[in-house]
Amino acid sequence: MSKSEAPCCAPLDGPVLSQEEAVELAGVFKALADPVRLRLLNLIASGEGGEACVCDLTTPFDLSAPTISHHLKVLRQAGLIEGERRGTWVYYRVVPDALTRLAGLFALPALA
Amino acid sequence: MSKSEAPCCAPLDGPVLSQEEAVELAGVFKALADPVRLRLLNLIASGEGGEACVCDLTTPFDLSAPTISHHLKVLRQAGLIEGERRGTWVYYRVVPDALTRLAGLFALPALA
DNA sequence: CCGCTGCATAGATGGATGTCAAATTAGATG
DNA sequence: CATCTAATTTGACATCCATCTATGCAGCGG
Repeated sequence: MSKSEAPCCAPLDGPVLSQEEAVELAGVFKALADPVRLRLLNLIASGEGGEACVCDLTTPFDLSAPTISHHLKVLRQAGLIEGERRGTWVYYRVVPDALTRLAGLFALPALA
Repeated sequence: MSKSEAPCCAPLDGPVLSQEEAVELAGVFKALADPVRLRLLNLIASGEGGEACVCDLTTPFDLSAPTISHHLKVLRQAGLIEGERRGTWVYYRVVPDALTRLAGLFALPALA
């Protein structure tokens, strides 16, 4: 999926969101709309050096390995994380820009 | 309203997210994981006085009124908006705390 | 070369979700 | 009271999604 250059930081109460932008954004939130994926993201973000080995991401959940792999794929395709193979193991880390963009979305300037 | 006093601002790379917290948060993101609901939220947030009449929220979409009503209900149940009836029409506005909480989630202190 | 382990992919299935048409509630007005 | 409009609720249906088992692929060690 194209990484379609996100408009960086359009706030939610700013200019009206276009249909396309809404679809693209909804895709990101769909990736976040699952307890397992949220915890995965949390584990990765809070991991040593901002990364985590897949081998450590399977045990905390009462789920099969393929299921975890599936969730990681969803997060990856949403542009929230990226993975890298180092020898036997695969490591994932968060994509800072993706999270920063979301933070900007919820900034409410008009709320004095 | 269950209300469940959100832990305000736990950042994503902070302490490990509990199962319960993850489920609750995922519920909020599920509400955001739809283009129509994102545009609705955007329209409401950018409306005059930070609110919008339902009568103005139906026309921008090529959807039936019940469908819009359904989406508004989802956003309301997620604690993202709240509605009020004034005479003939119903007006919705965003819940600032809900958005602020999300903004805090994506703040990445460790990413200097 | 062979087997073992870590991770991903493929296919199948039960449950959740977006949508609509029809019926219902609430306010306003004649 | 009768009726019109605004908005929600209900019920049905098609689609999507999380999960599993089984299979495939890549490194590592004997």
